[in-house]
Amino acid sequence: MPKRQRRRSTIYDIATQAETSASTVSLVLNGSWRRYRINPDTAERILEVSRSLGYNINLRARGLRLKQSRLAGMVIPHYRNRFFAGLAETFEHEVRRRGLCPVVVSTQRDPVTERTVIETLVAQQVELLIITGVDDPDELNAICLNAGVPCVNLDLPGRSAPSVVSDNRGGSYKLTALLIEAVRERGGDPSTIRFVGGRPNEYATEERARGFAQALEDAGIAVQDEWIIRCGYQPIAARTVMQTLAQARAGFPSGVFINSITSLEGFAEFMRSKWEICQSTVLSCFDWDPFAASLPLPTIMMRQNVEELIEQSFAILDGTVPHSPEPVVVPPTLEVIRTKSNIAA
Amino acid sequence: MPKRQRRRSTIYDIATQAETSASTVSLVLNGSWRRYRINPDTAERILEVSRSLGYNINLRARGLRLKQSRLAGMVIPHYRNRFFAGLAETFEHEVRRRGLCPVVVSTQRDPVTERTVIETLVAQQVELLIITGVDDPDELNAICLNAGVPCVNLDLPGRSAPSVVSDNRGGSYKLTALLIEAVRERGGDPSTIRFVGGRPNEYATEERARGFAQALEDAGIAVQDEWIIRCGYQPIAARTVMQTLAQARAGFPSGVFINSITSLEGFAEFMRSKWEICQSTVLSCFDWDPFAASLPLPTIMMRQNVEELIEQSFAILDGTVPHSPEPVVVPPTLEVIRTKSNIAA
DNA sequence: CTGAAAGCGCTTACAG
DNA sequence: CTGAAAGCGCTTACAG
Repeated sequence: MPKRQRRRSTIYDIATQAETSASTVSLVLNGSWRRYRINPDTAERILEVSRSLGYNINLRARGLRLKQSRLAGMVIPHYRNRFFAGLAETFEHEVRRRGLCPVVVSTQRDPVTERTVIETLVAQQVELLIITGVDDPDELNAICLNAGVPCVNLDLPGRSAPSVVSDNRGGSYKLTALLIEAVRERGGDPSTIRFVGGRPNEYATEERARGFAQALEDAGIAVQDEWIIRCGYQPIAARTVMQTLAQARAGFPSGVFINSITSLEGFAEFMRSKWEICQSTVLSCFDWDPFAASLPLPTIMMRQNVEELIEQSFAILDGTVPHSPEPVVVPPTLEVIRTKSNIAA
Repeated sequence: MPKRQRRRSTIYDIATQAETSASTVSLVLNGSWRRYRINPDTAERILEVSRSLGYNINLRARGLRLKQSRLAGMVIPHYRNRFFAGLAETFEHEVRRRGLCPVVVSTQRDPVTERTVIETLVAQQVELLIITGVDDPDELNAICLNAGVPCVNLDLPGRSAPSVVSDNRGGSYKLTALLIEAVRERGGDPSTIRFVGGRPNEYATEERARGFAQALEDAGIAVQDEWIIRCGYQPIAARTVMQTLAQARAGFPSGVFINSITSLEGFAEFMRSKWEICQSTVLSCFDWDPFAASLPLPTIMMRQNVEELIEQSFAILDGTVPHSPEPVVVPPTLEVIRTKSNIAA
């Protein structure tokens, strides 16, 4: 690749060639020339030269002058599941619809990266920012606030910034209730059901754990702390958990509540190696993936409403929705997979 | 959300408060103050004020002055599969390692979006651009070239720009050869094998089709055009194809070469509804997904070497590799899933 | 050791 | 109808 070569043409180049001034070129190029009653011949000449030069505006210069960047930022942990991929794509779509340029950056759940990414985006003058899947949003929100960049936390509670969340607790309750029902239908013991995945003290994980516990309590089962296994987001961690459960004297769970698609990945790996142990287990997963439907076990998935989450975030950013310390709650959608068994009504 | 509020602080604000000049502030803030023998007391004072103001540099202004943006762009169709998600994440990692800010934008395979996205990125002055999964790269490359933005096409052949590609043909050949072998082992008829997915005239699709045909020919089977079904990338299209094949008098294929993970999604849907038809079929998929390993059919996947593809792209962008009209070819990796059958040595 | 000045590529109020 | 001028927030060669 040739290192950067010929100077890019500017409005001055156009002005010279079209024998007019940079001011006029600017007016013509950004379309306000009608308002300024520029001579159509002049305009035509300018457009002609601009085309022949392959002129491409320097948006950074424009932005500096206008104090606007036309950039909209979003921070996500990664793109490797349908939830975050969907968020990124929906965000991009919405941002483009508004004539802005989307800048989505992933952080791999690393707090240091999270901070530098936010600082960079703010330094790049993004006009708004949606933050999701970070460790601690408060400090990050403070950076935005201080720079006057409107931001919202997605699926994260907000102390200093507004937030939009999925109904993690309610969704989890439903998911667990259906799981209990399915386990009972198959003659299993609901008190062997376990919750696997997520991080301790992480908002979404804790909310889901609460919904899980509540559903069991309401079914007359006294939940013990050890039933909720927050082993993180690595597939291998979930796999190890399943291995341990298989060896426990309580016996393998009749139902497993999987807290994320990565944990389901770990479960699937375990299942492939120990099919005989898993074959009468029922799964609930608080996440959605088309291939999870192909697991040979009955699976109930909760699909987060990505479109609505983004829409609500923009409603807040637009100021359409009054600012409130309470998060806007978006209900997720149930997807029941009737593999080898009809587990829900 | 409060609309953008208090003016962001600038080096002038710092200069005023620290009773010095903007020049000195700039020198101190960007670390070149030692070289300029700035009084450490002055420097300390400036740093102090800067911190108290929560100063955040305006990178766009800096970039305008320095004629550099510190932005690196990548264009991909979407994030919904592991290949593109992996490319995006690896790209981001590499870009950050170089102290640049990654800007990955998805186009949903829409040619109009592709063009406007590239134009926007160029107008935002990205310092380099990696393009993948677009309809026609030539025109897009021309935009970059004209603006002096180094670009490379990833998994796309380049007329006017260099490119890095997976060994689609070779990978496909191997994938097909293994498929034939597995079909024969199970007593199936390899001449019923079909190729499903991808787009006519699309580079990767055509290369893979060639590898597919060659492997069959080499196995002594005369390939007919209709065996290669380029039905696009929608899951539903692949599903419909499977439905049609199930009704054809030739009988359901003993092996299916699936050209993309989205087509595999369509196949899985069909399989769930017509398990009895599919149960003795073997799958080859030119794509990789962890859950595809959980399908109840023997599956061979070709996993593209995402890290190497990105690394080679940067080698070209860095000028480490001499410019050549021939694409740099990266071999993909075989992943054999031994579900219910041991299909490869 | 430090500051004034020019300039990056634009936009737009203003004067003609 | 059109151009000169100022200014967005930085950097840095230059002069002191």
